[in-house]
Amino acid sequence: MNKPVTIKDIAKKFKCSPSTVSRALNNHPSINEDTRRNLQEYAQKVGYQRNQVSLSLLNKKTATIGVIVPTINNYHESAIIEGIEAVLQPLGYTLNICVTNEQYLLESEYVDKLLSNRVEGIFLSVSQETYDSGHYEHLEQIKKRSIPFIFIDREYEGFATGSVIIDDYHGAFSAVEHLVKIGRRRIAHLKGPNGMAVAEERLRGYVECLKKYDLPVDEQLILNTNFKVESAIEPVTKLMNLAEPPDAVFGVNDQVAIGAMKVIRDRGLSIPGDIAVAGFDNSPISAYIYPSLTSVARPGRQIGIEAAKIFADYLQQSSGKEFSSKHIVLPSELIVRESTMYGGGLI
Amino acid sequence: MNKPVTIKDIAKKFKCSPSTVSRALNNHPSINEDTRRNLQEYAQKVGYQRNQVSLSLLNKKTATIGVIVPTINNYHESAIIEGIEAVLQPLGYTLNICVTNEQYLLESEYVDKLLSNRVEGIFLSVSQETYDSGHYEHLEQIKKRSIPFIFIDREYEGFATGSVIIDDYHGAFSAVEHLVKIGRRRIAHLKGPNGMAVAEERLRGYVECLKKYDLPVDEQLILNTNFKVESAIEPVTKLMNLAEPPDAVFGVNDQVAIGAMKVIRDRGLSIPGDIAVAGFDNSPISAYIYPSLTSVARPGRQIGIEAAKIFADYLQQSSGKEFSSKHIVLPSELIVRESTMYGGGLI
DNA sequence: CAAAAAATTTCAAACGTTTGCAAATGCCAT
DNA sequence: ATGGCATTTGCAAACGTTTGAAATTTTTTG
Repeated sequence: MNKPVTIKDIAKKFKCSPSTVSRALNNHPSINEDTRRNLQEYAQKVGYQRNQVSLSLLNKKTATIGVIVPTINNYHESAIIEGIEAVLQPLGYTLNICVTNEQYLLESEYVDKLLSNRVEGIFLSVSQETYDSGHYEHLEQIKKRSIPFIFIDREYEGFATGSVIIDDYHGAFSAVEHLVKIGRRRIAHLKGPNGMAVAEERLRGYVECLKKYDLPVDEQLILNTNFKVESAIEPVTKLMNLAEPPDAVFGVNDQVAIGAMKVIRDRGLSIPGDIAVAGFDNSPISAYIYPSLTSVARPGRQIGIEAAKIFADYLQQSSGKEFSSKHIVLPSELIVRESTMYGGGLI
Repeated sequence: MNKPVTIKDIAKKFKCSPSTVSRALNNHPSINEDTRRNLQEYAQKVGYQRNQVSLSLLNKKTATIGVIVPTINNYHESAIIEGIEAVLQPLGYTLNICVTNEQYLLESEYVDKLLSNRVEGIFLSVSQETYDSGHYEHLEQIKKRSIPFIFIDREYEGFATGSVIIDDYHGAFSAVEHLVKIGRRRIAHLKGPNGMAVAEERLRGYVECLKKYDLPVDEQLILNTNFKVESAIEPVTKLMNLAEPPDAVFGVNDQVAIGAMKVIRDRGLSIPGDIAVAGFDNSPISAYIYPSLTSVARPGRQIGIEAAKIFADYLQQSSGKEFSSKHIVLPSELIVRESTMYGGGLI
């Protein structure tokens, strides 16, 4: 590894002081025009690149923010990251993305590492294991440092800090209401992991909607998944084997809805004729599969943008200030497609 | 923002020197047992966290590597990142992920920034615009610094540095060969952007396979897409309107294949009865859509792992050494599903 | 030509940590 | 008391950069 050229190297070469070189390269007005040009040309020639590490140390600013997410292997999560990047990249910030794989230990380690690296802010989407464990000392650590700390999408309820989430409750509610309105009476729900806020909210939307329409809440029709397409297979098979199978399935996300569709089709049943299916996420593919999937749109990119804006605003109201929590709930919108078309029997 | 506790702060509190504190916290043997315990306890209590920035400056090691990718909003790319993370996280490395959105300018800026941040290695997947532009001065910059530099997936051909790619040529070849073997004679190809190595290689596989079986290569049947599902709609519509439409479509990836399936279905044609469809990526969803999609499996995670291993190996053969390029080509494998089942007519 | 003014350059400190070497302290035996 | 040794602590430099203030050089002016 070639050691990078430093300002000192250049100074030695030109028999001047490092200060002069530094000022020349930064176009400081008090530097002689010739000196400036010569130094800049030479710096260019030898490929000088300012050492950001030393600058960070000096200024106590790293221009880096940490993003901790359970996975990036997923339309929604990556849309969030894109949103954050869209706002923060132009401001000169770099993203330090950490993937926890839903593990508490990794999440905790990453928090440590990011704080140690002196990131200027942390965006975090809580991992499943963390919800299960009930630990949140690592989050307290962040708060102690009082750098901007914003939950994206998956928050730890009751933890006072910034958050940008979507209205999972009403999203789920509207999806189930739609199913009711097209005449379905036995609506199953493939729910997400227990204890996870987004999953619980969607479940709540499902339950409350059934109650509103005086439909029974049947525990047999509420089954667990882990958001992945494979995890829908077994529960949906179970549903199909019931004496009285459901006439609609509401999946906690598009992935499990698509998994459900496969099982239903493999049984020779029609969608939505026999069983209507709705998902959550409105992932791009949902419009293109067959039958196209009704889904609740989650503005992932917008979540990222709003979260980044909270951070950017904090920067603006220049310094000294404590980071004050701000909560944003973005609306979700039902997109109706073939998989729940009224009365239809497409397959 | 609370300023973090430093070693100096602790030293002042205990009326000892920073050296003592440093050694105590690092369990240096020459520190008195009591001193050590007291200091450690106090550090713990006030939440001391070593400042990695200063350490990086001192050691000229940042334990960070840069990853530049065109997008993360996609199964394949995120699988690569997961693979890299899986190898490098245990080694204490942090990933600095930069998303170029296929833009040359961003790619170039990110290279600058990463070098400035003194990352210890760079993994890069070339953006589409960079291919178009033919610029690669920014890549020369990386080489000048001679830190490990590895192309992942999308390389700049002829650039001497490490690379891990997959065998796109044979993957495409086997997909097309399969289509020929189930009796198709007019096979269309939805290709990727011009000049991009992976796209060109797949096109080459397609062309060579046709030649092998003495089938004509018809320019009308080769149309452009940009990898996105929407970008398949217009070209496939054009194909369907031909006097003599194709009897099979080979998509440059699963997304465009799924887009093609939609257009074909909307025309009332059957898959694979009328038109067989094959894709590339073997994204998880391809097994669950209807009809399930034949696809060439790309071991994304493995690409990440191999790339990270090249880096890890370089670290091992301790220092001083120049980074020597190493090229790895991973095999791709055809996964046959309903969309090309022999003679079938599922829809 | 000297003195004042302006332009340009250098000094030194700072950011937080580590580490080789020197210094100090304590203890024991003489 | 003194020398010798072991244990423990402190000093100072280093990493690369910036920046206020001081120092130097050059230019202008009377």
